Amino acid sequence: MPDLFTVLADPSRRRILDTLRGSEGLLVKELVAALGLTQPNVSKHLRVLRTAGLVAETAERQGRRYRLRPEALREMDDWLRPYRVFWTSRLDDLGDYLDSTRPHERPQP
Amino acid sequence: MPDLFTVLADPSRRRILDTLRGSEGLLVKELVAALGLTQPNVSKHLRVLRTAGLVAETAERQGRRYRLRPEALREMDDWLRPYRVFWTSRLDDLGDYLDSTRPHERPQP
DNA sequence: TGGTTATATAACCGTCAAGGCATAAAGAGG
DNA sequence: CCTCTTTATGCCTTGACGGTTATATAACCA
Repeated sequence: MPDLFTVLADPSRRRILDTLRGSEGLLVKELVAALGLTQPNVSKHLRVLRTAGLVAETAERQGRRYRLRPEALREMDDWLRPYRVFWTSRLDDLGDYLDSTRPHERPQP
Repeated sequence: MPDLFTVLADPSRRRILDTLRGSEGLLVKELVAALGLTQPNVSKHLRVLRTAGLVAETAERQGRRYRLRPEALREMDDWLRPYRVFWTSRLDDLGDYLDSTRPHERPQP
């Protein structure tokens, strides 16, 4: 149960997620080929990602297919949301209207 | 020059940023009191945060005031953006679309 | 059965960071 | 100059993590 930010601190794991995004899932061997990492290394990272809920695994004839579970990233986005308003325009703040816990003052009209 | 995700992997550092947000800057002693951490610990974390550009320091009579530099978080938001569309509503996607089309330098008044 | 492919796991190692303690540095005031 | 306050830094220990190598497990095929 490592926390999400720790899991995403590793660049190889972020590369795995980036590679998984935009596909309907990849076999471990495909990830190994795409990233140029060793197979045990990839398997270890996938285990961490699976424990964090960031990927899901489905058995298949020729191996195990891993697919992205992007909802698990919401926790990071939630943390980031109160900060995002600092650099986005008011129009972009539309995306933040859900957030009621923003501790800094709203800009005066 | 540690990467941003590694810097933010530490919960104490995220708490420091959360505390700094919503104020115009705090003295080290105020952060120590607010967070219940030891003073050397806070100073070390502040050094890491300053190196990453996440906080800025200004000398003052009674100490040094640290203020948040939220722009440094954009790199994390940029990484997160392609994932955000997976779970956000269409309204939020509008904000993302504008993010990707409008130049970021000068928000329109 | 034996062999091949795909994936996971175990064992080991080097590195690195976090936290605690003690102390140094810097500035203000008496 | 001395002292008090505030902050930074140095040293040390400990624990966690990433990467590699070797091996185990499982499925499939000849």
